[in-house]
Amino acid sequence: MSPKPDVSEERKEQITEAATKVFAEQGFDKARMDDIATEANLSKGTLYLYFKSKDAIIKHLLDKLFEREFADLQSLTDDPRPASEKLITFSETMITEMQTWTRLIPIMYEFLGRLFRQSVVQKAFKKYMRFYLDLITPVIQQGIDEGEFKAGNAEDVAITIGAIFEGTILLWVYDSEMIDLEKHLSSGMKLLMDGLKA
Amino acid sequence: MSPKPDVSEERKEQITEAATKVFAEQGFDKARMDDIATEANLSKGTLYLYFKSKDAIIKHLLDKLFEREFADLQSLTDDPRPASEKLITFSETMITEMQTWTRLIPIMYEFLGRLFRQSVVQKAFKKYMRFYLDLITPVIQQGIDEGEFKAGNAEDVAITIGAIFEGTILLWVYDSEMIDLEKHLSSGMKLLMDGLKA
DNA sequence: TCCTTATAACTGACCAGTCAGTCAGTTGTT
DNA sequence: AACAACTGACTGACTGGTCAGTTATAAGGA
Repeated sequence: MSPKPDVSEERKEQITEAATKVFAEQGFDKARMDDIATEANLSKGTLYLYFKSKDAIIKHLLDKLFEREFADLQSLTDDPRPASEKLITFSETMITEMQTWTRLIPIMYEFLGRLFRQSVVQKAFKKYMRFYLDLITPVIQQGIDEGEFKAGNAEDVAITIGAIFEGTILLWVYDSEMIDLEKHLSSGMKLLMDGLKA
Repeated sequence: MSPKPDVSEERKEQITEAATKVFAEQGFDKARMDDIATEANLSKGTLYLYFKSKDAIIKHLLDKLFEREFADLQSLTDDPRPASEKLITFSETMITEMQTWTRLIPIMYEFLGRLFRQSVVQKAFKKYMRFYLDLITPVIQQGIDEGEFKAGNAEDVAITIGAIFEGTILLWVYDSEMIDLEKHLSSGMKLLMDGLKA
């Protein structure tokens, strides 16, 4: 038995939370390890007990964000309803999910902008895209097969849907006065589905 | 009269070009002023004769990019054709224009990701969005008024078009194997216009 | 209950590398 | 001679990461 309880999970959580706050306020560049340490009520040295480097903290944050987005969508696969209804559910789920971590989205974009050169990040993104397309493409295909949607390439449609989501978020990140995230995601999705109908 | 011809425009151009190349290869952070100087066949000191700082070079680059995208689209305003044709022209112009500076798009995104916190950049982006919406919204409205498009909020539609463009580009930046920029921009635009038709 | 001890947890001064920006000096042209 | 153009060694500020030393706590013994 060790003379002290293992606090490493607790500390990692504590550091991650502090890092999120500091990164959100200062951006990745300006944020110093000392800032994160102060925010976490720890010393800089302690940070290095739990994370190998600054980049490791950033990567950990990314993983958590992706993981979170994956989780709520899996259910769609076995849903027996018509394609159009499933797409609406998908869209609503995404919008709701998004609202819960609004504050983190800008960080995510900064992160992607900063690290897209790194293959780790590119791989994570590709994996995310693959997951998304494998989820949505079959739904579109189902719609086409059942005569609900007009004929066409299902994956191209899925990509356009993805683009509408990513694009609306991007516009919103830069101009949140002009863009109402929920409203414009809905109206974009609706417009697209009108175009899909047979 | 000065004893030598003024070379400052030439130098600025030379430095901008070198900086573009270095930034594209290394990213903004890793790129050192010495790298840019070497690439431009100048010394670091000379860089500072023509640009106040590294940030000034980056800002100059951004200005050039925005300027370039603005230029080719102005003509649309006085175009007498039906809305749907104008939208197609718009889309084709954007795609063509994009192809000429493909190499710079990732820089642009890195730039936006990095600096969205800075009000100068946010203002530039808002100005760009305003320009874009003021160009496209009236075209949509025209289509609605002339009965070509179904009724709805013209600006919302314009925003969705913008989102499709920005989103497709974003996906392409991260996964250029999966996304064919020209093909997916076209198919997205087509899908949306089908949804628009009255 | 108190003391000893092992060791996990933690600290923060320090190191080493980096790099934007400066400036005293050089070059070349008129 | 005059002056614009240019150079590159140097400086100063910064910060990610290290590590020798300190503190706190549980376990075991008296």
